[in-house]
Amino acid sequence: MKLMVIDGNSIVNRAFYGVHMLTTRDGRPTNAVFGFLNILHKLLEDNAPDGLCVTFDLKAPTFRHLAYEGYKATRKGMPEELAAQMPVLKRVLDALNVPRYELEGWEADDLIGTIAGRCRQAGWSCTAVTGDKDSLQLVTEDTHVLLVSTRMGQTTTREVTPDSFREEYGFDPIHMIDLKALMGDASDNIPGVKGIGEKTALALVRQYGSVERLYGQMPDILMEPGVPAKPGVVKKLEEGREQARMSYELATIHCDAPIDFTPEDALRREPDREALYQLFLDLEFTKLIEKYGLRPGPAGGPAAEVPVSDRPLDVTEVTGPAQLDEIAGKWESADCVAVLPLPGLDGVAVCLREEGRAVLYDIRAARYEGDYRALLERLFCAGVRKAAHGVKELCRALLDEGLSTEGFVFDTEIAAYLLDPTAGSYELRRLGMQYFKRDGETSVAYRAENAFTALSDETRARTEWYEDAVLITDLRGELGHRLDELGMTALLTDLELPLCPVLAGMEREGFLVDRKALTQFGAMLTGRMEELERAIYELAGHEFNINSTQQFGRVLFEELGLPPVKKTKTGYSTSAEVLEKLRWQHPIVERVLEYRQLAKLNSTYVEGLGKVIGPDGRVHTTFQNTVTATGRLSSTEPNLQNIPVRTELGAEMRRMFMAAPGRVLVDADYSQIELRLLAHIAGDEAMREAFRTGADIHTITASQVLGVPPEQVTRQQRSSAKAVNFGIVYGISPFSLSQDIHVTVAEAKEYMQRYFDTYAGVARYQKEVVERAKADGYVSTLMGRRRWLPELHSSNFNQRSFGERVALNMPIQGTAADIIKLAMIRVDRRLRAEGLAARLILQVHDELIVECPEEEGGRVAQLLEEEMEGVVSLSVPLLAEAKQGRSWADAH
DNA sequence: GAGATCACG
DNA sequence: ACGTACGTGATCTCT
Repeated sequence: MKLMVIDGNSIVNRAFYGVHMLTTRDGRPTNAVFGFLNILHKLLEDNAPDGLCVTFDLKAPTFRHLAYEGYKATRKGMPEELAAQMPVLKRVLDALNVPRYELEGWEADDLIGTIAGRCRQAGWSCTAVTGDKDSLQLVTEDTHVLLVSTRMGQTTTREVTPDSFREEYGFDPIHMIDLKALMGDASDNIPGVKGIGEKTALALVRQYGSVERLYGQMPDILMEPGVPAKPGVVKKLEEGREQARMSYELATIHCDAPIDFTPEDALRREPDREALYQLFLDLEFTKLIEKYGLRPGPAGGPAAEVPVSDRPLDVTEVTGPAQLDEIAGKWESADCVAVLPLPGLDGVAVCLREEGRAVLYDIRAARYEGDYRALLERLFCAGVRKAAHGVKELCRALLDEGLSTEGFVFDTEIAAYLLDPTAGSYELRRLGMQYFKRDGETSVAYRAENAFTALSDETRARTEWYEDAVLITDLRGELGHRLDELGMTALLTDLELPLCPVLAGMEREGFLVDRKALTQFGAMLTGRMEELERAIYELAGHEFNINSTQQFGRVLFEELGLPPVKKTKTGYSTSAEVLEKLRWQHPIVERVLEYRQLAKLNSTYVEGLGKVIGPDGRVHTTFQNTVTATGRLSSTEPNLQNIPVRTELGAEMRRMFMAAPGRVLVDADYSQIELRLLAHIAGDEAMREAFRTGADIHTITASQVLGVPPEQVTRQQRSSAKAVNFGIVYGISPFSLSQDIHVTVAEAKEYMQRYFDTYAGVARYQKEVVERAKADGYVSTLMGRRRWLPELHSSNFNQRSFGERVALNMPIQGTAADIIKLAMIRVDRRLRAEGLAARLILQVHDELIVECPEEEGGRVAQLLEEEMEGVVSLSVPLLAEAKQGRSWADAH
């Protein structure tokens, strides 16, 4: 039989520092509990012990320490965020039915040692799990130690046995105590012998085994081989005799703690699923609830305490036009109705609140005897104020059916996104959990009513459909209220919602792709790739998979012997940046660089794009409006926001994106929008003035920073200034700048200093924005879009620095996103108002593309520039430039 | 599924 | 002493 005993404090500490900050909606930290459970899960999976228990330290100094006068309480207290999670973790362990042991005055190590001893007596083997090396002295044939370390959120374990210990240290595990007695342990307040470090201590223990023997043979030890012949060692040892004795005592784990324990007590038991479910619900561990199958249900025990919407539901099946006027009247007079369509608009659940009660209308094409389309028209019109979950998707369906997209006043998905744009997922059921602790299971009341009849799949699906519609109704209230409190309602109603039909229209329009030219381009690429492939194999001396960075790394750095420039987690880096530095060392390098470029173009763009061209010859991207942390859109399947342009060959791709016959593309982009916004937001008069002159901003920057006349600025100087201008927006460090413009860190630092001297307003703003973010807990854009920044209070330097850079960047990037979104709404509105056939078809962050009949081209270009430039009035001019052409390459 | 790489703003 | 620019998505390899 095997017992696993976990050092609770040690593991929870690793979990806390290894898992990024995680909190519940109301701000309670949960990352340590979450991380602990993940580690626990992995341990149980990998080791399958028969018994399991956890030990904890209590905070008070232990008697081991108190027994000695020299002890000072220098041990750092745990951070508040972790301390707050300890009682929660203990409750979770209790719910898991895992026994835990803690005893005033005894360290977790002592308890582990005691437990291990009892196991030995009972004939059990024991594995102690910890992150501290202190416990290694416990290692014997029946007691192993599993050392846990967490790197980048990944947990790795290493089992220490007597053999592996001896191999590593060169002495028996029990002499770990002697080692510590000599070298000490700062983290554990063990002084050790002054002047004896790790090296000397190791050599001494290897030679003499124990401190006792060592002192027994003093002062002759220098005669022995293998001991560092430092003359001071003997002297230090003699002076430190008392320290060594005391440290030995401190380092010794006491295996006689008075606890009531036998291994049978720790035999694994079933968790209390109900208690665990309640805890996980409160901690918002949705994933874990799913993973452990804790949803209350027929098998999951009573769910009476799970709050659900009021029941029973008042459902009206709309089966014919008889009461249509009356029903539509109710929709029109309602403040807002929630709509939840079935795929293809084959049905819609409509929900509204009447005197606090949820009233539902079940509309389905298959059951409706009458003009179904006329019914939909009564619902989808400007006169009915509607809430939905995912208005943009719904607009797509409505446009496909030729129905109106007017009348949407709320979107629960977008609202949740605006409240926390980094949440990652806004699935309806998840929001129910998060905001109401409502888990989306068919209601208790409904199940109670049907207690003696099994629910058919159809009934269950229908009930859930209704419940989701109710949930949208309720979320609209709750989320709407929260948006109001944060002053973000206008962002939803005047920006995101009106944008939905625009985006849906753009997706529907699509972008024409010249399939024939694409195929030819692909053939050219593959032809050239084959040539390169042959040359590469020739140069390597054998064939290998060029796409495998691992295989190529071996060829380059092991077989051909080139010097590795950079490492990755898994081996050598072979990124373009690295290859660029090695370009002149071997002819294979530039061939692989070229091969990579072609392979990327071919697989991602030629083949990838080819797969998604529709029967109409056009690609229809999906714009996601609830994905980015800054408020930008994203584009998928295909991603039309990363079509090549920077290299000549790549830019060829843009020739494939065409206007239809008789039409042209008009492409307009903002000039330097982010830098202009920086000048405006930071209130930097020098930078504002630079933009007002209308000259090239990077040249002016170089001129001002370096103190040379603009006409004498070299290309090199302009290029550096450009890199700094970009870098500033991202919160760059001198190191990264030095990498980017290939100068020393000191020079980069000097450059940045001069930059901040020149643009003192920018420097002041950057300082202020971080300070404010720390105080407020968030940053925001000109239009009130927010991003929460818990990272700023992280105790981890890297996370905190990241938070600071985000604080610098998000207001700029996010405001640019707000502005172009507003421009899209206005452009779309005006194109329609002026009766033009022109339509927006693409947005690429600072660029809009319209397709229109040739004869509209001039007017559209003018209109685009006007609307884009006039969207907001800033202290610097906003400049947009439009150009037209047959293909995207020509129009850009 | 994670990591490396590379395409864009 | 640390680790090193913001925001995305697609493809490929490898475990």
